[in-house]
Amino acid sequence: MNLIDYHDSRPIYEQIVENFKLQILKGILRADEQMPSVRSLAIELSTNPNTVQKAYAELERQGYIYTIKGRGNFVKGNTSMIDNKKREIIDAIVELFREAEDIGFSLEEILDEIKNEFKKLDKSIGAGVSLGVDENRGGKA
Amino acid sequence: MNLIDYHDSRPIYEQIVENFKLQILKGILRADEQMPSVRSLAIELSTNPNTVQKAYAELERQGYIYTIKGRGNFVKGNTSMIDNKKREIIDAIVELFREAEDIGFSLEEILDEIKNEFKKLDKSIGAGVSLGVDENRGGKA
DNA sequence: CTAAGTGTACTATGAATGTTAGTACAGTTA
DNA sequence: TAACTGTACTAACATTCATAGTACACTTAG
Repeated sequence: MNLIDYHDSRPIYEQIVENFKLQILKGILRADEQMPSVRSLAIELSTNPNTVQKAYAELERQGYIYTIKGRGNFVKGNTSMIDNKKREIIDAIVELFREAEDIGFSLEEILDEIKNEFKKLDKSIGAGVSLGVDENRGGKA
Repeated sequence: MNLIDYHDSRPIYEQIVENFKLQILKGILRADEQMPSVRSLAIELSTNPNTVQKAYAELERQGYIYTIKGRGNFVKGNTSMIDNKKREIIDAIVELFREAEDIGFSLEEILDEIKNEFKKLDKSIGAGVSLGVDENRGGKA
């Protein structure tokens, strides 16, 4: 499962939460699928049932899973979660753009750098990516 | 000075470090300018000299300030720091793009959203922003 | 019904971290 | 010399994370 990384300084329960969130968001875990029981997962991760319980409580609080007492924890549908996650990502990116501006990192520079990274990494991101607020502008400004 | 926020859960020393890093990167604090003494800053922030000392030690470790015993702490030049920070920001943005892809957030969608944010916020970011890996593509999309 | 599995709620303990407090010492400078 | 600087300790306290153990309620397969 590889749910946790002991070289990671973050608390175990937090890593469990994040990993399940990702799996749910990616659709690897589907709606109404049963989560591992707190006890079995604790054994698998060589950790404590209380730690897993803490993670599950947090996942439930955030709306990613639901609980049926005596039966187990189950995955919720992920549609609204995905929208929230998209918003988080957009906000984070915009915040980074602003941070860059703050230290005198011009937008042109940023975009050039990102373009370079894409060229290095790609295939997956593929072609024709444009953040053009306006391609054909002599305009607005 | 507003260096720390007691509603922030992060350690005080960490907030001090981050705030001075920003001030140095932004050029608000200039090279060879003297930092507040550990004792005076501790009083100003209603905290302990040891906490400030811990922050200053970290800032020195990261190359943002230098120390002259008996005289004080002073700001280092920020040119190489800025380059490092730029790299950090680019890496963070690219990572977010990948994270978005992971949950099926298409590049087009992301860029549209960011465009919208820019339109809302702007003035400063202004015009003609293009991340076009390829402008003139009739292709793919 | 019983047994074995689920979640949940406690208490107690230990380790690590962040913070405060106090003391002491060394270097610099007016 | 006096008043600043940084630095290095030790001690104590609170909080957080994790472990351990126990107990109880619910569900389901037998």
